[in-house]
Amino acid sequence: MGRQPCCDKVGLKKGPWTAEEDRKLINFILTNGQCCWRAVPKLAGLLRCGKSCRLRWTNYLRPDLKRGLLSEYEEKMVIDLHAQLGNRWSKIASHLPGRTDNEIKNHWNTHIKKKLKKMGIDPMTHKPLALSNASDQTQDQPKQQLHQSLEKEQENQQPLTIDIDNKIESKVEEHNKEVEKPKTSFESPTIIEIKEKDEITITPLFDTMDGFSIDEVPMIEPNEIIVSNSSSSTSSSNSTNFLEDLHLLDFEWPNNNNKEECNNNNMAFWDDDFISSLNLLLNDDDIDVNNGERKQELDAPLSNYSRMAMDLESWAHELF
DNA sequence: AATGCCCTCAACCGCCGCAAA
DNA sequence: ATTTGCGGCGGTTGAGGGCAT
Repeated sequence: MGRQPCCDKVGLKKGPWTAEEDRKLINFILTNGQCCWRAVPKLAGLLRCGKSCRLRWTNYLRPDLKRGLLSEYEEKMVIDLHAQLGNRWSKIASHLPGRTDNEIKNHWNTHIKKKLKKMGIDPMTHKPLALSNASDQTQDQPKQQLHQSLEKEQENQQPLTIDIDNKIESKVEEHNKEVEKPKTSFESPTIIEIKEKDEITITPLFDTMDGFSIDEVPMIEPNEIIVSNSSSSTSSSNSTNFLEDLHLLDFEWPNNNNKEECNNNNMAFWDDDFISSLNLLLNDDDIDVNNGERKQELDAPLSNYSRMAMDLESWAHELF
């Protein structure tokens, strides 16, 4: 009856991941692709449960993650989406390319909540706090806008229901159908506005960039993870140099002194530094870089592999 | 310089829905 | 039909770093 247990919990390591563990996990996924987390720890030589490996990869190691603080725009997006969706962090994250639910959840709890409270807005209900408190607040523009929308919401006397989510999703689908773009599994990030009870407008967030939806990230095959061998590491900086701890020789890690400079959009999905970093990982002693296929990929010019393909369809579309 | 408090965020925990056996 | 594991999700925790005193 049932499946085999995913892992023997006895003797499994917990707590922060070491650089060595990160390297093992990255090596394994780049070699074997992303599938069957249950088998990953054993095959990768890790004393972790599959769940822990999955979380580490999806929340921290995935190369398509945008790192650093959320931009103002992303923050506003999170607030808007939270107003409609509540604490459905994964749904919210699916509209923010390169961001994880965990990251958004943390940012909400540590930054946005405080900001909203300062503005006299209840972060949970998105409605004004007690009027006495609200009257003390400065009347800045964002607050007025938020209050206006909240008043509108109150006028309608229609509390948001689960149904709203379905409407949003159907609207998003409609929107995606209308937008002419290469067929990929990615979805454009959008701004969702609920003007009237039944009127939801979807506005593309990033018209010029390819969309991305974490919810839709398929299992990744090894050949879908393209790592450039470019030596043209630029001075652009990643905001969190977790790979710095991997003790790679002869590699000057980007300076991370100015966190603001590294913030959000400065770190492209396919930042040269990051790609170079992964490449260096692959060239580590315990990796067989003589493997024919991978060598071929590694030796290709960066311009040919400027992005990581997240599914076969888009991968083929982008490259050929 | 030392101490304590606060903040951030990576990681864990527990639950749920789905699907495999 | 039932049991059980997997993957995903949201809530919570606690280590570590930053800051104030």
